[in-house]
Amino acid sequence: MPRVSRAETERNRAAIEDASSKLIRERGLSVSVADLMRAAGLTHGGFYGHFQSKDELAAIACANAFAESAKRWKKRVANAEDREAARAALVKGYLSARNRSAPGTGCPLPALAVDVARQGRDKPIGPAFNAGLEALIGILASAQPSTLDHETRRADALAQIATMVGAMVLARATDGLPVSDELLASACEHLLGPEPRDHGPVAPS
Amino acid sequence: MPRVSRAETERNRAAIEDASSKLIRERGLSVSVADLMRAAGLTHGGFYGHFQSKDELAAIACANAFAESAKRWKKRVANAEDREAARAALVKGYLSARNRSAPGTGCPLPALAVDVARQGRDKPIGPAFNAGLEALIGILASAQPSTLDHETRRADALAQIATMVGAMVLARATDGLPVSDELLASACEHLLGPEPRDHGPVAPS
DNA sequence: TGTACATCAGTGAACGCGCGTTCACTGATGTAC
DNA sequence: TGTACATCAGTGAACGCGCGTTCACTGATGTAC
Repeated sequence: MPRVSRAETERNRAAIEDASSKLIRERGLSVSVADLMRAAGLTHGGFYGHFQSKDELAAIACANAFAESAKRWKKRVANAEDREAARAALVKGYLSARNRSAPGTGCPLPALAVDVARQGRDKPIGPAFNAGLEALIGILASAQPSTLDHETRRADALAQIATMVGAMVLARATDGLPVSDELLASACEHLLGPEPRDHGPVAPS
Repeated sequence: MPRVSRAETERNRAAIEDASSKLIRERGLSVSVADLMRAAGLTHGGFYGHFQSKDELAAIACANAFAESAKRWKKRVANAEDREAARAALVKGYLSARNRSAPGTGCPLPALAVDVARQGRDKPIGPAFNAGLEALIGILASAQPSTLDHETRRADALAQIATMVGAMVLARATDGLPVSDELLASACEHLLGPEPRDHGPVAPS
């Protein structure tokens, strides 16, 4: 039933990007072009009308996923009363059971870091990942105490993001076991200090 | 030139396991049977004389990698003057540039956690990964201050291991960029407190 | 506004290739005498 | 100890399948008059 209107074409491209952003985080860079196109409601042959290669799409999907996360992080910071509350909101939202079970809509760092590390240095996803990481570091740094200087805020944000990513990566690998919840809880406590533990659901990060 | 002696057969099996333990950490669970056999100096057809399936070998290779790491961790703890020195040795050895650039001989946690999370729950690598993680947690917990009770030592070890794994995963994804070194340094400082930074090489963990 | 036609987004078959796994075959090893 | 032969570890071709990518084809869309 081709051909299709310009508006429809644009919608199709967006559908491919959205499906890819989700599926690549869920299953890694090895998801097939056919699966991505199917998830967008299309057949595999039309892929190369929209993108030069699977690698190009992977980079775009990665950038989109980071943009989504950065937007969510910024909103949390903006909604918080002060920097301490902002940092707590970021950490709690991140280290939640809901986020653990939804890698497709969550942070690209635990989802894609290992895949990116294994990719050739020439692949376009590398720069997209680095840029996305720096953006998130910047947001988390902006939620560090204003009494600290710029370098210390960045250094602290780096250590905190490492803890968050490591806890999520390990919690996902052990999902369903007691240690999975322990990892999220210990990391949270370590980052925010001992607190009245509330076990209610928190929005994903 | 088959057949081969019993001793040779045993050596061949060990070679397959060793090559797999290394290559799976480097390239993930998607390395091909043919590549693993080639790395062991054999052809792909003989694989099923040693293992029931690729999944079975993956679990064995994972267990071997953890055993290797646990042995190294235990040795470091044993060689240290006290618990504080033991913990410092574990953290510094782990968060080294040398370890970053050698995933094939390093800790299976940053190398395999994401692959394990994406595997089906029925695959045999899951239990192997969980057992290995618990062993490393136990060793790191044994290097926490003796003034703390058992649960606190475990909880602290969990948060610390999350930081170490997250820093390594992100440092590997950004290898070659300044932020990669920053991640290792910040995580190290965060775990051990500010210190006279020595930039000399440290053995991998 | 209505008609004629060039454009081109999407389809699905096909390309060469590599995957995990199977299997007939080989010939040195290990065993029985 | 020496000989005859059954065993079986490793080989390499083959299985069906899915991969990324290409391309001839289709027919509604968008355009020119």
